[in-house]
Amino acid sequence: MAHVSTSTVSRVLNDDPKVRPATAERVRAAMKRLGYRPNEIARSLRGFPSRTIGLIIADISNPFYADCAKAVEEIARQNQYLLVLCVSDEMLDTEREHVELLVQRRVDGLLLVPSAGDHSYLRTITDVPLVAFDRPMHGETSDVVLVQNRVGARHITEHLIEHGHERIACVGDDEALYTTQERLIGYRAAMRAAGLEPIYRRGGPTTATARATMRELLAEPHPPTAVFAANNLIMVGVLHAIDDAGLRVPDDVALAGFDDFELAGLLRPRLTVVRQPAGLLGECAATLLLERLEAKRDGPPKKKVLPTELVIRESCGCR
Amino acid sequence: MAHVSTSTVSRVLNDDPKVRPATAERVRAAMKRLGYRPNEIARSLRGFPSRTIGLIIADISNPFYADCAKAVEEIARQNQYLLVLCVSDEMLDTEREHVELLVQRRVDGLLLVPSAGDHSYLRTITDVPLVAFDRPMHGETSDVVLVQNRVGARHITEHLIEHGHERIACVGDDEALYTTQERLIGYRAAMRAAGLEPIYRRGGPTTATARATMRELLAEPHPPTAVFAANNLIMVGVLHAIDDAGLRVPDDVALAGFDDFELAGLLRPRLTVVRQPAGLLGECAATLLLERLEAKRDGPPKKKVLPTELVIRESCGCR
DNA sequence: TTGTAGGCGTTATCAT
DNA sequence: ATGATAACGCCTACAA
Repeated sequence: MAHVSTSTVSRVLNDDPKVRPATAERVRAAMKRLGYRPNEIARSLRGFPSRTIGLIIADISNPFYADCAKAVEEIARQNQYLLVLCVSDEMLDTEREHVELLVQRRVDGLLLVPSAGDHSYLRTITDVPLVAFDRPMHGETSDVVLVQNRVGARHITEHLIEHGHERIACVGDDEALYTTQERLIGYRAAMRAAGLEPIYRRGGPTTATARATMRELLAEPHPPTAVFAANNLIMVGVLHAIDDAGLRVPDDVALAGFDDFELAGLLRPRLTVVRQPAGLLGECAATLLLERLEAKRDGPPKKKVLPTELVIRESCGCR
Repeated sequence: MAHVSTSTVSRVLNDDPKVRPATAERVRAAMKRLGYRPNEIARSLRGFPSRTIGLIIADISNPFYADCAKAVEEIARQNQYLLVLCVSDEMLDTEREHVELLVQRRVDGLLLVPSAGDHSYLRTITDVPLVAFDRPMHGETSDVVLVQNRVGARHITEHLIEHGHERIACVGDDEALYTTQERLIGYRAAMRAAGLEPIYRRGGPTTATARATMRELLAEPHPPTAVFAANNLIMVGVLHAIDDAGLRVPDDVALAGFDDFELAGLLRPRLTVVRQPAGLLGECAATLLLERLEAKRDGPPKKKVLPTELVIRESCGCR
């Protein structure tokens, strides 16, 4: 339509200075008229990076992961990468299928919240950089970004102990999850150091199951006087159960949780929690990946551990 | 490596029955050994659909959109589509850039929460189906999925009126947003019908701005005795401001909001809201898009309006 | 049952 | 300053 060869069109597309302005104009006009858009797919076929990164998280409607995803998306956009979002739902098989699909689509890199289980399947994918975050992988190493789970859990448990509680239960998510394990370790360390007996109950994987678990816990002969909820989801379930039982926080049951959330400070009493920097987590993971993609970094896996922070409000018994 | 031509490899890849099993085995073995993975990009170059859909939302860390996205992701996965997630941040330019990128990557279809402003730029993209949801587009038609914004807002305002309030303010998001406009219309209709004077204040775009707006509102000579918060974000900001002022809900200020959220029933008092089916919204939008993609449907744009539901709890003054 | 030869849309190389 | 051509990895006639 512009009476030029494809080569010239390509040059116009790439702002090659040695196309005569008049020609370029003709080409551009034709493009507009035809609604022509360069085919990015064909471009990456030629060996160009796809400028796409894959993100696999467990659950997008969990605000913690939503915040991670938001940060990742921002970094991606700033660097002109597109983000393919996949949800594993904590299933290793689903995760693997997603990884497979993403690699076949030639994403340039992968960001992953690894599901529980053996990740040696990743050994076959060698040429696409991968950064794990929130949890490390089992059976495979990679760049990884974590938070101080043990320390956070230990400190907040110690805080409950300082309030004079002796029967402090920990309601956790699935024990197969790294974060549950680590927080449990921190909790147990604090309890043991104080000469107290740890009481652990599995509350996950959902708010509903946590609610049921907490209901049962409260129905026991000697219910705990304080509870450490090992994540935001569990915390909400525990809150529901306490509410169902007509009990009050912190007088009947004191409460502390892992992971802060928007409304934690609006609930009455205000919730005492360990805050983990969700946004920073995603940001660091994305940055680590981009370093590899832009070839700014090479070599051995890097591990980054972000600090957690105690947010003492009222549910623990303070104030 | 398997001593066969690329055609045979291709046939093995596509489970062509007329490859000798022994040959197929040899090929598969070679694939495994080489860590070979079919290049999905090359495949779509040949004119095959990319089995990818683009999703553009305003803000992933708003639980409402997170729930929409979750539903979309589920539908996509069930139909073996991959999802490219983009965030517009309510900026039309950002949205347009995303659309452009997605079209260049040859996504099969587009799911869009349109930003405020003129969408006639979409006129140039004709061959990729698009479904708008949460809001319709301005200056362009398309399949669209909405909720009953006016009716919901009117009903909940009427409910506040039934509680005997006369100075009922509406704190809304940006007036440029369709949902704000519609909810405002519903609110005004209810007020006018009761012979009351509407009081509108812009609270958006963030929780922080809503908090400030509400603070100012409470500092006025004749502050409202009830407030209708036009979305979840605004609601939280309003709650903060009331808290800051040391006021109590519903005695000092009655409250009702648009959009339910997980903790609305755990806050004290429990929040009265208009519930909109976020998951269903995403699901319907995705389904509408898939109908077009799978060529089950063709022809004129379809509009779907989902019902909202009053969830009367306590912040309005009930109980 | 398998191989050969295009062609998808782009870019790079080499001519002109 | 522009065009012809090969190549990226795949699929699909068509040929053998």
